Amino acid sequence: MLNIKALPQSFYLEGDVVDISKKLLGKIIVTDIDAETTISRIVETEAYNGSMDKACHAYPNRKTPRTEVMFKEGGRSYVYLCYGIHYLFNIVTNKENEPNAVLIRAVEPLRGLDIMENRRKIHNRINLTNGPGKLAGALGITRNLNDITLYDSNSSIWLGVEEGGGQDLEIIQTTRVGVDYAEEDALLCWRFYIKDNPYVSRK
DNA sequence: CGAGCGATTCGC
DNA sequence: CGAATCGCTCGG
Repeated sequence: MLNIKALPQSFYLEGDVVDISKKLLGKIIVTDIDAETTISRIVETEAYNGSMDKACHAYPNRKTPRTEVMFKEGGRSYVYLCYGIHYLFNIVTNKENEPNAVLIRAVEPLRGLDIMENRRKIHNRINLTNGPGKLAGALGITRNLNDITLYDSNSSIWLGVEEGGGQDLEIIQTTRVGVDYAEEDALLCWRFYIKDNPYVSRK
């Protein structure tokens, strides 16, 4: 059995959102929803910074009912509905009133594969979680999971590290996906993924 | 109060 | 390449 230790809230507060996006690669997501547990490993992330990044929903420090959770202290979830169809899962970072978040774009399934397949109605392991909308579906993430504390292993969704899980990941840094509307900020290389990992989106 | 628009995915 | 599909945002 995997031995997973919750990341402390301090993990989400130290450094800027771009650094934290990189450090989130290889970390573990546990969901416990409808009495079903899934465990997966983050393989692709993107950083969003509401103070200066036109791609961020909270730009320029725009506080609305939807973005409000991004203004809270780091270590909480930000889940929103995209295109009226898919939920996207983000991790809020940094201090209160610094509206930053990391979009989780792809994970590698580790446990609960059967549950993920049932939720997604497919039996293709690669296509189960290799996109932000896909992984939300597989892990059981909906708007109900907005504003959840991710540093508490009693939460229905939380993040951890695998004990003895070696790091030394080869990381690729590139431009973000689907943010052409952000003008010059679309050029920022704020997308990170684990090199050669088969579960990364848009191979 | 309503028009317009997505940090996407899937199927044709 | 276009449809699906609806909450959110902003303008009037």
